[in-house]
Amino acid sequence: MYKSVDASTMRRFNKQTVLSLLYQQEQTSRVAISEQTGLNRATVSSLVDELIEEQFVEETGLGVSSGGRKPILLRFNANAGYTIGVDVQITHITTVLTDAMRTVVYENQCQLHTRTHPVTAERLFDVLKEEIGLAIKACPPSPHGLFGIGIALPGMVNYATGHVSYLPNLNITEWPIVEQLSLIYPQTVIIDNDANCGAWSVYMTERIKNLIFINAGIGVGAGIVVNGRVYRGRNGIAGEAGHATISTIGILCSCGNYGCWEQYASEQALARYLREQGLDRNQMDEFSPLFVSRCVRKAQDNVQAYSNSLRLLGDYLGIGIANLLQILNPEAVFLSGTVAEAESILLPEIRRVIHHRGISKNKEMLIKIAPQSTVAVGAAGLALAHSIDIFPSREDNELLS
Amino acid sequence: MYKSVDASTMRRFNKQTVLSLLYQQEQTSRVAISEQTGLNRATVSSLVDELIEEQFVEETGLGVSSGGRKPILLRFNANAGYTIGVDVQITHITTVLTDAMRTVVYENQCQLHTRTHPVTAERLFDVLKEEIGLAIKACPPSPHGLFGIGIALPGMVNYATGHVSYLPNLNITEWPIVEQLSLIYPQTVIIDNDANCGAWSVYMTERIKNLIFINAGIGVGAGIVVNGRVYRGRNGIAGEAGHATISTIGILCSCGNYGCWEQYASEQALARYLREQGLDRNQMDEFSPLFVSRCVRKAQDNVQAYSNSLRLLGDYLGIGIANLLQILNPEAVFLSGTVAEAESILLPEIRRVIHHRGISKNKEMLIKIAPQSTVAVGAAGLALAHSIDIFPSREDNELLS
DNA sequence: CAACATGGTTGAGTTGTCATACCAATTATC
DNA sequence: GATAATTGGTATGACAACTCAACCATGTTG
Repeated sequence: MYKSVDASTMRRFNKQTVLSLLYQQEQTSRVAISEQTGLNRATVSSLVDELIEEQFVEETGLGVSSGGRKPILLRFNANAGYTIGVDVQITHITTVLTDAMRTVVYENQCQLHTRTHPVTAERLFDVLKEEIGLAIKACPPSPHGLFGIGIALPGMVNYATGHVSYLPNLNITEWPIVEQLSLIYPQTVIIDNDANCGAWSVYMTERIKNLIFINAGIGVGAGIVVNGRVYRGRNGIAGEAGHATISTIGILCSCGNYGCWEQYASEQALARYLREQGLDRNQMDEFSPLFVSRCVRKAQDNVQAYSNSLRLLGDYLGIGIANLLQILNPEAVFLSGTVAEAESILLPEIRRVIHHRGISKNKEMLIKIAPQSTVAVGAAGLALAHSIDIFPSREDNELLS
Repeated sequence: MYKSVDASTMRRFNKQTVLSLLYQQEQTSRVAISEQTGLNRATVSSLVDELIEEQFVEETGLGVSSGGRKPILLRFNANAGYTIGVDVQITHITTVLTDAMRTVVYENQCQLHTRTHPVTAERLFDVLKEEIGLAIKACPPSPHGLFGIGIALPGMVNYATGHVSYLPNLNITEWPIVEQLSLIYPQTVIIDNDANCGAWSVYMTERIKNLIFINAGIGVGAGIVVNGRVYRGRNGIAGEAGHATISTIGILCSCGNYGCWEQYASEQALARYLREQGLDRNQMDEFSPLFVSRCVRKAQDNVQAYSNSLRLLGDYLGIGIANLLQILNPEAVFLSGTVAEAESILLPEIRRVIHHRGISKNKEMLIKIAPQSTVAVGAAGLALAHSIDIFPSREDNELLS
């Protein structure tokens, strides 16, 4: 609980400061690092030498000078090592392999649920092994090899314990998945909720310290970054905003309650709106992964039922997002998941609702779309951040003022 | 942005570790501190000597031994200095003076809004000066004197900038109150939302790192503590959960929207429920500060309209709290404000609703009542924490692993 | 009263940063 | 083209703060 600081802690801390600065900047020099960190030039030299020795950093030539010796340019070594990220969705699995700078160097999709192989924990485990195996094969040689494996799961999982509590649409409960995978892979293995992975992914690239990532597909979940770290709450189930009530006398939800946001802002809700607009099930293939994009196409073709339904979806997304804004007043909100494919119709609606329902500064909240690969890359990023400390969350730590 | 650590930073850090440990424990010895912090005994001795020199710590005699020299007991010096906390409510102001251990040594209440003096920013400012002046007079002599002044305000205020944005029921907008007060008082002056002060107060005593404090009176607001610090969001307006929608087609709120939680879980809501139960305004003095406690009295006397209304209030409180739980999954929730006076009726209802609506572990969430003085003490505590670092929020800082 | 146990202090040793002087390399100036 | 000025990077000693180990100080136990 109480931690002491000695000389070696001090050095580790400073070394990570230098490393994380190098991670964020394309090219820098020793003197530039010294100026930005406040560390003495001698100290920076010594730390950089160590980092070069460890192959986390490379010298890449000389920079320009304005009357003096040219600086030796330094760069974080993207090839230092690799990380695997897996995004488990209900119908399929996306696996990525990223280098240390989080550039995707390999990507693969596979079906999870097929007629011959319905989903069970065993089936999921087998597919994971298979997919991770493929990614490992695709991993280029590097000084640090594979840093770790991060898995994003759609449901309630506990990052801290590595236990899956409940994956609603996959019918999996109480499963110590990290424990099992760790028997196979010696590297760091971590799991997290898919929205948390997405939120972390966005944080890594955007460096927005307080943000919300909304993953809206079959279900609706939120990932929350507070002060530059994923907020998971006591049991790792923070962000289950899909099961917050937006209508006290609303529709029955799979969770047993009435009026959950998820019942108004998910793919299922979209299908219901379409039915309410007079379409019957056969017309709309609501179980296809392409459901939403087909709806968008139809709306663009001016089929009223579709555009009406999508706008309604946008309204309800906006109401739920506005609620999150009132509670969390973040710096930005990112929307992802299959539903995000309808951004052209949803975003204006969401922005309108937020401008109307939001209080004060929340009216002008930044709402953006995040690409589909965000979650998988975020899963990899969580494993990466677990291995090397390049995402400091200590900027406003008063103790280091 | 990037901070370096040198020997003096290291020492400051360790000194604060020692001080915060002393702050939390009644009595300790140098060796015990050494064991708990991992710091060498020599280092602890040196740090403690400095703290004694600065009069933050006292030696208070000898402890018991089990076969050896008796330890010299150390104690945080409660008399090191004092802090003023002010809780501004719509009808009145509570001012407290606390010692360095947050024990209240002086308390005063005064009317804010009177027939001869309606509330304006000037009026509030005058009353604040008056009340703070009285508290300063009550401040006993001490080595550090007055650490600072903290003011809790009912509305949207920005802790970071010291600006009041909007106090809805006091009709005050855009007011640089800290700036003005700092012209008068040389000490630290800080402001914050009342629920934030309450949340901080609870954190200080309970040391629950992730909690929600709900202040339900005329309005409803939440204070959020994440990772041992108050979470305020981008503009300092996080926690405005009273303006989250719980009913999309609900009642019109003062904020202009429909279905805000505040319209179902505040004193005003209680008054409405009573009216809906057939009571007319004259019977229920809804503008008295004693409104809620009188309602409780009547409910205890088995007047059905009152017990029904209070139960309804409890249900809606429960719905809104459940929403916060799904989103934040905290470790505990504390309820305060005038409405909390009906705890005997509300708490069972709230717990029932949460058990019903909460997902997974949220069902068993700890819900407690916090006393009315919490907010004022928290305001003082914020100013205290601003002056001396005894509430470290760095326990799981990976950098110091 | 000796043996042992525990709390606290002292002084040497270690680690790591800082300041300063210095070398290296390049541009500007005479 | 030689020299001065400028900027980047390195080596060395001073300094600060922590650790370690030995040593007092003061107990309790047999």
